[in-house]
Amino acid sequence: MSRDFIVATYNANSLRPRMGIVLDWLAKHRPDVLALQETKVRDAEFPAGPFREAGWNVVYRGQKSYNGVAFVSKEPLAGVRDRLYPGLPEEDARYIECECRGVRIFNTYIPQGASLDSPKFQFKLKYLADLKEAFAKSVKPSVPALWVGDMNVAQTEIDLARPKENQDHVCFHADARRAFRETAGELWIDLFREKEKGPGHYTFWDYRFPTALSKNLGWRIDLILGTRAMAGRLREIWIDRDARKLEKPSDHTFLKAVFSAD
DNA sequence: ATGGTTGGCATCCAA
Repeated sequence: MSRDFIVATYNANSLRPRMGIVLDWLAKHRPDVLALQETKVRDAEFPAGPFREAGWNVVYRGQKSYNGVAFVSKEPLAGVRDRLYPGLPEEDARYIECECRGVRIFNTYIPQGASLDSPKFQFKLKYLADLKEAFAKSVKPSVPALWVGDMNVAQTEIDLARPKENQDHVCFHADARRAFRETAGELWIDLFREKEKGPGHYTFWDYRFPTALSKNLGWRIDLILGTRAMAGRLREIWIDRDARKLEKPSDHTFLKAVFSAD
């Protein structure tokens, strides 16, 4: 008896104050895998207990205060790697990959970049270039693979509410868009755009603009990308805008994709 | 509108 394969992604903007929202969402949607970013918790303090008590498996890589990525899954995950730079002693906790039901899943929290003149923006461009190298080693169009997470790049003018005002924003500047486009290349298909071609669909609304959500002044920067093999299995893909309206929400919301079994 | 809010942690940084 085959069953659908469900994958979701969520930038929690700190996991611990979002545990209620995340556990409720998992119970309702029952994904095979939920990828989390910005967990903002050291591994020793990761709230694995509440997930396991609710029947979920977790793998995670975090650090103090910033960044942090994780997978929550129905079944234990195989092939977990949590370094983009395996040879180096330290790196930001922005990368984790796994294998689930025959699909390789890469979960990334791409650097935001701070400002165009910041070294952090150069780090963002390099991070994307280095990811391309990592993908080139193991992923081909015929391989069932997904790249999910907070990409911190809005790719085109319809992927943010105010493109003209944000030409020099680190998440929309031509250099960031070029770097992302280069990494995605011909390999990675933005699966949301397989189903929805129109504007006004966002996954992030800035806390600093209290009317951002009601006016829908958002950004589509959280993505599920797939190889050709996975695009062919895509049934539906959907942004859970309502989860952004809950009490004490993240500034991002959930993106969920449903695939046929194989 | 060079503003505004949130989280972690420390009296500011990051987003």
